[in-house]
Amino acid sequence: MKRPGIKDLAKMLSLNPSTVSRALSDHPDIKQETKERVRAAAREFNYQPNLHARFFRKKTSGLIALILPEFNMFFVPGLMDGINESLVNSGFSLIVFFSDNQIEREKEIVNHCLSWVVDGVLISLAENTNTVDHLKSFKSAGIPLVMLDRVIFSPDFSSVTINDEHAAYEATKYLISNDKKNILGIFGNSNLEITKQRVHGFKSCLDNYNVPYSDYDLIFKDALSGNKNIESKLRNTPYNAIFIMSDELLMDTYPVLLKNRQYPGQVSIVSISDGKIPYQLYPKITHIRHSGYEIGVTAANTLIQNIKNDTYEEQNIKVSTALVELESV
Amino acid sequence: MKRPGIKDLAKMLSLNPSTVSRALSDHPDIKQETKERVRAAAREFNYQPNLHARFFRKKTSGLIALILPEFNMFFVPGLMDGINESLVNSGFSLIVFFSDNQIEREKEIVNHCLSWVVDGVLISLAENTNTVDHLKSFKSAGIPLVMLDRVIFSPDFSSVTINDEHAAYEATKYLISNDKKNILGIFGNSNLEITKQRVHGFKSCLDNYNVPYSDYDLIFKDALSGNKNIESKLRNTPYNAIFIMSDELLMDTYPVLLKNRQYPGQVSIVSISDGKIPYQLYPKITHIRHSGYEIGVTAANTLIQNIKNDTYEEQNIKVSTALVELESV
DNA sequence: ATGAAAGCGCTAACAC
DNA sequence: GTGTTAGCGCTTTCAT
Repeated sequence: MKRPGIKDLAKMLSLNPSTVSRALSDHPDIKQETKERVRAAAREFNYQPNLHARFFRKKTSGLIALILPEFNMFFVPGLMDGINESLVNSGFSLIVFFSDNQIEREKEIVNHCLSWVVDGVLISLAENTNTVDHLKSFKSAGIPLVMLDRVIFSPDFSSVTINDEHAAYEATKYLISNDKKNILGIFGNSNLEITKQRVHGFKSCLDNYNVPYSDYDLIFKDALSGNKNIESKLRNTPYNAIFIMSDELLMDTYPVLLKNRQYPGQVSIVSISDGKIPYQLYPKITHIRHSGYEIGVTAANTLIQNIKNDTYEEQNIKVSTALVELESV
Repeated sequence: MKRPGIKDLAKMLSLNPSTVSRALSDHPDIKQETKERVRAAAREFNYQPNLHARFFRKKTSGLIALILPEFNMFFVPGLMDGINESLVNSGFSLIVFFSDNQIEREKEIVNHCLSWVVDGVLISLAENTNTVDHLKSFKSAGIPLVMLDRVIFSPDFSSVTINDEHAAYEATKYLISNDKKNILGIFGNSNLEITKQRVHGFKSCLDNYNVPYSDYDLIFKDALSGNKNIESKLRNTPYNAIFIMSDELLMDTYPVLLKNRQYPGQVSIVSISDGKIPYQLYPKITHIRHSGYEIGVTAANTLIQNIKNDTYEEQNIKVSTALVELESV
């Protein structure tokens, strides 16, 4: 049998479609007995509302778009978990797009989201996105948007990130307080805001504690260079401690250290991490914990709030981080 | 200004809405000049079709549902990448649900998908799902479904997996061919079909080569036991080789081995892996490569085919795997 | 407490 | 080559 609509139920029960609709949405006007008859029939024929049609009337889609630049296995899972956690009880569904780190693709996706009439947008920006102009169409359509993780600060949109500079500062401080003065820093793509912030935190900590360093102590990994920089510098530069900016880089660096027999023992490591990988290596890695999960929950909650109160303030939220010190032997 | 609809464009151009609609979809009846006028106006006012309304007529939503049990960081990213790759040029959008490994949640999601009138479903089953009965509603609604990774073989639905038994067999064979006869096997939740298949491949290889083993050589990790079994058995059982069923378990086992100073040297390892982690450990891990990406692409392509030809055959597709031998020092 | 009827934005017969 | 019209499934005003 073809799937039943409200009309079908109405016919079966000799009721008007509008009555059935009201009964199903528990409208106070409808008497209990009718509600129960309707609900029974709905259950019997496994009636499922057609959400497109419903939206069509209500001018709201129940869709939240999540736009991601790529699939970072160390970060995205926690993030999506958190977003899901927040959305699942709010009745929204999640529609996911990947920009492949291309702003051009990002622009297409923006239009796609408008076509889907999404109720809100969560976005982590592409690497080569250096403006939020293409997001303004959301603003003019009255669609709330929250940036997360990879963001550009802008008065027009809210954001949820960690305090990158502070996290890097604290991580570096940990090394210094353990009397390590010969510190290498390993960073990702130097064009990203997130990298700049973390570099800044790293440097300003070294400055503050009068620990000398040269630019040669900073290693940047981008898509082109791969791990070559890391391998060669780790072999040829003297150091007794390493600051590692992310889980991904930690996983890249760790085997190099083992291979060079520099870890454990000769070298102290501190990283900024989502808090899984540091426990899966041996010895465990002391790290500044930042939770993708928490960013996800916070961003989604903020977004939902913005959707519900149609007037809202832009805000830049920093999710807290903390030093997790693990016995490094 | 409120976002323009087809009617608005029509009014501006003194055309009929249907003409505008046809012009935008490049209908052959419409003359070139009109098409260009319409397209110019559409661009000028950034007209974006309302997909809900369009669906409403066309009886097709352009949505593919992806239902995942959880977020396995070693597998899901590749999988989603592959799915996205396949969907991106086909005009479908991806709507994602998490069952949290609960069949009850899975049932709710099934209804949710019906409400969204999705055009097709990709699903990896929850741990405690032991029947596909709740998926039959897709079948009766004429919605194609493809199971992937965590599946139950059923004449009613297609599936895309690797040949788990074969992969485990080949991995084990590698150890035996390197003269390792004292092999431990590390496996996940023993109730999962995937685990059973891999156990079976493991055992039947040992049997075939007359390598003795007892059930005590098989270690199972489930949510409750955590890594305790692994740690204690690795300390207390004699062995010179380990078969590891998955990336997740590899990451769990690796630090234990390092801590016990059993690796490298004393122990050979082989794992079944998506092919990233084995390169991020030192020494690198020889493994049977199975690609989540490829499973994603294959499953999504199969699904799209099924959507397009409304008549189709159920099929159980096995994505190929291969031994990747890495210098283990 | 229920029914009648209109309309959301779009497309596809069917005119002309 | 373009216009007219009806209708997808649902909600909501207005009437009864």
